[in-house]
Amino acid sequence: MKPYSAETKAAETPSASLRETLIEGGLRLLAKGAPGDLSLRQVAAAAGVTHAAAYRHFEDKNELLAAMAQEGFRRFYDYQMEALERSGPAVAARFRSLGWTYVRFALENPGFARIMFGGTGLDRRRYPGLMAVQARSARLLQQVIQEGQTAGLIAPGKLKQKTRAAWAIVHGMTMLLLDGQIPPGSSLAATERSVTAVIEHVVVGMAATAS
Amino acid sequence: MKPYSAETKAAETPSASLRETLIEGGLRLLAKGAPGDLSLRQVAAAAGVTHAAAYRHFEDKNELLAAMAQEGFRRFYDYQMEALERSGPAVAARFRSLGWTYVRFALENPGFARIMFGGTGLDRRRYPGLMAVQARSARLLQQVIQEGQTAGLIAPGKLKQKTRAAWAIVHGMTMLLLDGQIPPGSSLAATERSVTAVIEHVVVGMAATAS
DNA sequence: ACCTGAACACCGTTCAAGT
DNA sequence: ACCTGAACACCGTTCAAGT
Repeated sequence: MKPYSAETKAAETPSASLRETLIEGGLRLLAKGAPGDLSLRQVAAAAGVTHAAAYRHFEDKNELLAAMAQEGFRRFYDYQMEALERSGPAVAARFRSLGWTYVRFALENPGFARIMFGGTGLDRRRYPGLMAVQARSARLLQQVIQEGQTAGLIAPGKLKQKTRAAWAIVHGMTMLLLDGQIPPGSSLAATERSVTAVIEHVVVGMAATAS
Repeated sequence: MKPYSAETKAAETPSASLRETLIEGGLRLLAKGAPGDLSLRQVAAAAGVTHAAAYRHFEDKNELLAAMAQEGFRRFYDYQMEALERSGPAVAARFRSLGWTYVRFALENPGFARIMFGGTGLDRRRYPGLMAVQARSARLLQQVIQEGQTAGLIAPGKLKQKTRAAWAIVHGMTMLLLDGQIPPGSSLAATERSVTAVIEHVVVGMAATAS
């Protein structure tokens, strides 16, 4: 049997190791479909190899998903940096921009967002590399809040708790939108207005909360 | 073959229809394991019937999950009502209590929470019964916020947006805790303090936000 | 009307065997 | 060292057949 002979051409980067090919192929499949429908066998077939070959590079399917999520956070970090550059030095604008970037990234890459931001039952504690890139993104948010404190726009103290509150509301909005529990706006701009209006409650809350 | 003869005794409610037996059996299995590991075949076996029998009562597995989630919201509503009764008439206390109930229910029933609150990829729009019981729970939150507006503790107007902000932050905290992205407190009481402190940011934000 | 038995097209994971 | 072929133990879904 030559089950994959027709797909062999799909592996267009023979120089890259199979590991990278599987990750990138997985991301391409994830872009067009829910992560629940993504199978290791499909990913292997798209890479032009037998499914058993994947086990030379990943301990199991979850490790492949974790590697994909890790690559996702690398791209997300670029989103965040770009957003911060575009929004200028004003702290409130930087904060809103960071929050909206979280939501926008998820809406533009739903499958991606599911494996990165949660809900797939992936135990992140088992993947230090994934936790590291996620922590790097989280640190950006914490820094902006700290800037707000330095500028006197946000009450001092309890930085971790404030970061958590900001994260929670943005994460919550994101998941509810991804799930269709909150309907998206009639346009991306409308969704942005709606989301930033919700985020604003936490901005005001952080400004007023006594330390 | 008599593959289920040993388990037949597990269906201890022969008077109830198989539909109810499957739902309750599914909930019992869900209590001890992630929803991703829950199979229709297991549920059928626990009920003492062949897996094909389930298709007489549900169009597919998702419809069974939706029915389970619907039953979950019925129980959650009781949690909410009890919480409101315990917290007395003060609006701020009622609000905090409602938020903490959402989180506590999820921590006590993680599998339950996943199929109810989202992340399993279940398309709720296909299940009006599920949407109805969920809307009933959401209305409780909206009513408390409205009480706050009447009492002058929350800025008037934009009730829907304020409800959404409160929902988002509580939902976000819940999902992050369920996912292990935010570590739980050293005790349930510690988690409650941490969660209510985060929720407080939105309380303050809603009080100050101009309508 | 309701359930069984058997089949179909998939899964993730393992492992001896090839090169 | 890396991949294949084949097997194992599962899935969800369908359908003719039984009662």
